[in-house]
Amino acid sequence: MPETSPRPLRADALRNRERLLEAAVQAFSRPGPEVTLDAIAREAGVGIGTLYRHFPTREALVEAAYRNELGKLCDAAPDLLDHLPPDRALRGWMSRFIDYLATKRGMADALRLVIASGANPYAQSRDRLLEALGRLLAAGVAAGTIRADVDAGDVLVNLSGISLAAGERAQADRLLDLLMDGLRHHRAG
Amino acid sequence: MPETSPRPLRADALRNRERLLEAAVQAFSRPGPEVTLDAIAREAGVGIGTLYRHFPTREALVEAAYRNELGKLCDAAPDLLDHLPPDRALRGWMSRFIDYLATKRGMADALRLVIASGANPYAQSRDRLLEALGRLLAAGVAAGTIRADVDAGDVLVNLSGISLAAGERAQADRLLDLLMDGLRHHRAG
DNA sequence: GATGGAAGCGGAGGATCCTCCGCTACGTTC
DNA sequence: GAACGTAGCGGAGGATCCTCCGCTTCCATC
Repeated sequence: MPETSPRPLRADALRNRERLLEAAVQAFSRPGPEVTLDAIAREAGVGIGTLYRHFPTREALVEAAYRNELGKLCDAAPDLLDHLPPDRALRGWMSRFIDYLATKRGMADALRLVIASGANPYAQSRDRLLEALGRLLAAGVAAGTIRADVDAGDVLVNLSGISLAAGERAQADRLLDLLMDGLRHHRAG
Repeated sequence: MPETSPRPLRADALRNRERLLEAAVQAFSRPGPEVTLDAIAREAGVGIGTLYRHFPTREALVEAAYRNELGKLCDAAPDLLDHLPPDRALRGWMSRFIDYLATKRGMADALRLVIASGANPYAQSRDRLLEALGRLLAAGVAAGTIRADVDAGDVLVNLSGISLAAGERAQADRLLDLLMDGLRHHRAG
């Protein structure tokens, strides 16, 4: 229940939150190597303490900053299913997901924690990802191409593992192919 | 060529290196949550600068500290092959590898970098891991149970990804099973 | 529109990481 | 065994992370 709101945020707090998010999105999209949280707070015109109150960890900030874009990625799943056979839709979506993580520097590390912990109250993106992936898998199962005994959460974790560990894009692709083979409905040869 | 030695280390430098390694092994095996490099240097009785000179990154220190144990793991591969069919030997070895990473707190993170970069001069453990894994895969290929078109490096990266991303041991096991299915020689059903 | 209490703010400060450079002492050469 | 060039040492210090707590500002209530 991440959405319990015992009290609506005070007006100034809400304003600061918005400013922080705006600054974070900007800072994260800049090509520069790393962003210090102090810099984001400064840019947003608030104290560092305020940043940490709203976003207790770097991951929380990253998750919130990318929630929109990540949502778009999830929305793409039904579209893919409309135009492709389920297994190819699944493969395509996973590829996009990896692409997405690769472009966002520092995102993968943050997302590891987001994805890993179901208990994380800041992980509402996780639910959306799970839903999108679950839909793709279910379509494959219905079509008889994908095994029925695989958990979407496991696949999601596997994806984040690939994005974390893979060095170059080509390697990630090979690992995705391997994963797809494992997911396929087949009998031993 | 990680083993080029333009000059044999000076006596005092060698002594310091040994002390650092000893302190690091001890510190890493203590149950405590995290170890500061400063503490290791202090315990070894050398300056922090000396630590960083010998081991420029935390990963380098971790890798060196665990090189022995990791070696034993690699040595176990031939034994497994003697007693089990190749695919089960492979599965067993991968399981042990994950176990090993799980017990060593902070090891997985360090090993990610060690495994990821083939160019890392401190990654001589990587070569041993590759050799052990390659042998297991080759045996499976020879027995006709494992596909011939999979690179050992890719599998190694996949393993480190699993250990990085998987939350609980049971999940890691499920992901290993999935990986095994991908590795098996089979025809689509 | 005054007021009290709590929500929220901000930044000083402790902890850690890592670099840099003046000093020390090793070992080589004669 | 003296002396000298340099490999190696140490730790101060700058950068970042994150916490903690005294001060400020909002807003519910009257």
